[in-house]
Amino acid sequence: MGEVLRGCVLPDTFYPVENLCDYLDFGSQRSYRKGEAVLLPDEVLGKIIFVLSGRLKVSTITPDGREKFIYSAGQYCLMDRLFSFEEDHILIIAVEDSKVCFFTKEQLLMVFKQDEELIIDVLRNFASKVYYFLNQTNELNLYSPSARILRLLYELYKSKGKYKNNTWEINIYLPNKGISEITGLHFVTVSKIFGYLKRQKILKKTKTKIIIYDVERLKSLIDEGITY
DNA sequence: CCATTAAAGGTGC
DNA sequence: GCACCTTTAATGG
Repeated sequence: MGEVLRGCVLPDTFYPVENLCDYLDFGSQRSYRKGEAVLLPDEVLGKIIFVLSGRLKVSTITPDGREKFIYSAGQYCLMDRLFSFEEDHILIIAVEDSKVCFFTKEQLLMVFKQDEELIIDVLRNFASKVYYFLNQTNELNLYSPSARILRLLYELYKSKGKYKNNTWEINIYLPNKGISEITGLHFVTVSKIFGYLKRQKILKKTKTKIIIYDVERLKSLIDEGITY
């Protein structure tokens, strides 16, 4: 009797392990100010990072020294830094004032002795993350840039869309910059695509929500492609 | 079709 | 007054 789960649409937190909050005494807590680095590139930590509040951003440093976004970690997200890989070039910074709790391998084992169910939660956190990036590689390989952004919007509609006076509303704070980072499109291109979708009266994006007027057009555009 | 660059317009602290 | 995001236009692969 397996359980069928819905995958994450956005690279954010993936699966919050809230129950780990009961065992914070086993780990060590620390606060970070906005902009402060939690993990520097190639730093060996040997601990699990558990986000208690705020938000961390995980990115890689490219060979030309630029930051490439990977995922965002909100409350109760678990980030594995128990193991270190050679030249990972991974940077974790607090994008808000944040509080985190670290667990070493020994501390984690003590927690698991108290609560075996948590092992499954941790596994599920890993599974969610792996599944997301599995899909992400397919997305990058199978679809054109503009199709990826349309598909993202369609997935958001399916998972978060609410029907409201003849339109579908997605309540979400998702700047163009973020969409650009997730889909791999240039931020200027993202802006142009939203301009097109608005002119075509397919959808409109505001600061806190995306309002879809024509779901069918959005869906069909994925295959047709966009002519600006 | 999309990235890049530059420049100007917005917003919020 | 500055940092950060968005838009628009131009150019080129």
